[in-house]
Amino acid sequence: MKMSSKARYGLYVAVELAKRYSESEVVSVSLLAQCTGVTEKYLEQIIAMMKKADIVKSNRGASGGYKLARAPEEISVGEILRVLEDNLQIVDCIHKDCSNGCNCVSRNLWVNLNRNINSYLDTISLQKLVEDKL
Amino acid sequence: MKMSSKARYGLYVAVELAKRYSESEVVSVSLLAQCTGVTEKYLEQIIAMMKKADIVKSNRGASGGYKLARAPEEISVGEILRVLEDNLQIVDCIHKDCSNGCNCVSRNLWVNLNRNINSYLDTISLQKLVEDKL
DNA sequence: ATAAAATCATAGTAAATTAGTAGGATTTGA
DNA sequence: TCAAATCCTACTAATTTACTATGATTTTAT
Repeated sequence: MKMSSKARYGLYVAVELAKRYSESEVVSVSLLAQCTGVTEKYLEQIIAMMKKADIVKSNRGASGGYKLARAPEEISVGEILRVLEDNLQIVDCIHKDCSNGCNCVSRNLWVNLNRNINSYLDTISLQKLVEDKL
Repeated sequence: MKMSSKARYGLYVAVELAKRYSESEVVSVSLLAQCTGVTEKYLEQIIAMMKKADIVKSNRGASGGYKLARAPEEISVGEILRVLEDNLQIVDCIHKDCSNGCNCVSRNLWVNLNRNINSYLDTISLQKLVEDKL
């Protein structure tokens, strides 16, 4: 039940981008690596996933970098973590058939727990997080 | 963010014991293994943890076995999962010092998420689960 | 007494996942 | 045209999880 470091690092990146959010400016991976203490190469991979999911945008080439795809109020923590953490699914059987004949009362528990987690994380925007208004 | 199979199996065991709960009767590991589809040897290890945590009791020797240490109404799913899943802690920094200087707004998020998960799971008793009254 | 059925204890291993490295291609601004 | 940046993808190391294996101990029934 641990959050992967990939997901944590991705959130750290998003927080840094939220702090520096402006329509025009972008932030380089090397700066993000400095802030978060994670290697550039690893961050590149993580940020690539976030880009594909339309959470960040990039400018390529010299003086390029990343910025949030939308304002920090418009991006929830849930959205970010679902991208980096296999949809935040606590157990596999939630969206698959489960062959466990005699124990499927448990399945409903996992479904509810998952709903619970997601709906909490969806209420927290990057803006709220940065302002420490949880 | 996956629940370990250890924790799932432990919950399955608890469910089976709850279905068969009575003051006097005990259930053997071999029967539990049959019901859950998990090997006896692996279940023994899991059940040992639950015993240590006072969730189940045992009778040793021939015609021995396990039963719940308390009535199914008195045992919550949260209690069981915390025993088998490292206290259900989503990230390590929740109860440790975290050296991540510039990102600790995230820590509050993890703390709240953890509280959220635990308090949900604590409202579900084995009795409720077995009766499928979630 | 003894055999059988059960729990108890612990060491070891295999499989899977996670985390991170590495190398280079491509793009773009000055 | 050079340097700074993103982009792409293959590989490897480390860790964790899941499970196997062996055997000791306890208790009941015959």
